Amino acid sequence: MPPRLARKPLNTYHHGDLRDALVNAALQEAELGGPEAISISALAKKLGVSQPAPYKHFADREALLLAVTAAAFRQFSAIMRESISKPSKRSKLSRFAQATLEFGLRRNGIYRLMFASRIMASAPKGSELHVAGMETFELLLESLEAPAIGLLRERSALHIWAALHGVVMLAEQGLLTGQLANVSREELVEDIVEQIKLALSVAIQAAGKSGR
Amino acid sequence: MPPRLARKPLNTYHHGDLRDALVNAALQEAELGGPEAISISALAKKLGVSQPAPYKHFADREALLLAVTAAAFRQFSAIMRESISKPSKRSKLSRFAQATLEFGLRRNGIYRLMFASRIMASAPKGSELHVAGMETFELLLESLEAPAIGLLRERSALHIWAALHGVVMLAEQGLLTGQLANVSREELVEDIVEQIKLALSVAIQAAGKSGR
DNA sequence: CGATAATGTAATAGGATATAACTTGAAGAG
DNA sequence: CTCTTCAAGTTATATCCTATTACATTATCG
Repeated sequence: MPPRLARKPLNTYHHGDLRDALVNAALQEAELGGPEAISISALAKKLGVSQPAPYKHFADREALLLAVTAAAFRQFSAIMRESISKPSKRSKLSRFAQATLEFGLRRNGIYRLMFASRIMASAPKGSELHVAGMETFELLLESLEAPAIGLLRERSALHIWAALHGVVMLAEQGLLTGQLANVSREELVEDIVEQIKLALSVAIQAAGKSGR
Repeated sequence: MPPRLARKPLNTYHHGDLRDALVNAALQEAELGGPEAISISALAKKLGVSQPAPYKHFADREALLLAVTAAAFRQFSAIMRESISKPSKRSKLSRFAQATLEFGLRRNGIYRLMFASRIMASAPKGSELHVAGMETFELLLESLEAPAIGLLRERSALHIWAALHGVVMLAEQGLLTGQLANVSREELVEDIVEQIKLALSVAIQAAGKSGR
């Protein structure tokens, strides 16, 4: 019989699930204000524990951010996986791209946590966070749905991811000006998806010819 | 008044050029550690003035960051302008792209200050910083060297900028794995430039046909 | 030459990270 | 069932940073 940890006792000395609570609360904070909005002492206050309590679960702020970012990647991957798995008229790649755009704009603080901070860069290869990041890239590869394999496939995936990432950041920073301001972001993303599909098909054709 | 002030040369009470010195020193700090490495008190100490002295020139840390980011954009633009103006066998677009990649990787802290923080987003339209950002985009448009005009041209510029931006960020975060890890970043960028040129030429051709 | 604005300093408040030493209670061993 | 132990809390404190207030000094210009 598993111990019933779910029930929260009136006793308040031990929180019971402080680690998870911290990660979730931090995600909430980051959603609005990005990584820099995550304050250990503010989280402790919000959760009703003393200010140093979080340090029993995370060595320092950096360690908390790593855990929060990993959680963010899991959320992101889950959303992407869902968006490319449900039946649709549009291509998987298009759906992946649009879902990324939406996530990047609507939950920009979390998006920045994942892709625009140095947290990810500080994650060692093979770490929970680094693996989570690569799994997301695998999802993108999967959504490519092209007959390309190997390097060609990976290059196209890089290209689409990089371009998506750039559109999100530039849009958020108000740098989509001029005539671009009159085009919806969805349309810009769709345009990029089409261009990359085109370039990929040309490359495949060229590879086929030279292969013969 | 005690004559001990004579020990200190009279001309050191006023720094003389504290505002510029702060911006330059902050740029230096940001080069290594990005925006979050910029500390007003540390800068004051480094420059030999009292801790609150900087507040005579900048209302708060945010205001300093805005000025520093604008200075960073000016540096960036100057480098780009130089790299596309000197004679070369390679296309202007290729040179712009490679110079951006190099800047983004070698001076990543400053790059993040410009493109991956919320500082730019907080700059009002028409502000010094926002204008500096758009001028950089103009430079990119100039380097496109394609017979496209208007929206088509701007879309291509957006595409190349977004993709460049993404490659820099993904590379910095260690997300270029798999077979991509075996390809130089310069080559990846060149590849993207070629793809975009191709897509643009196809689009121009299509526009020409439908126009007839 | 003298008034005043610009630019510095010292003192201080408030908030954040982080560590150290003490306290509580949950859970297993005898 | 009690005893012991240890994970997970607490209070107290040090250090660093931002920011404000009140005061001091120098530059400038009428």
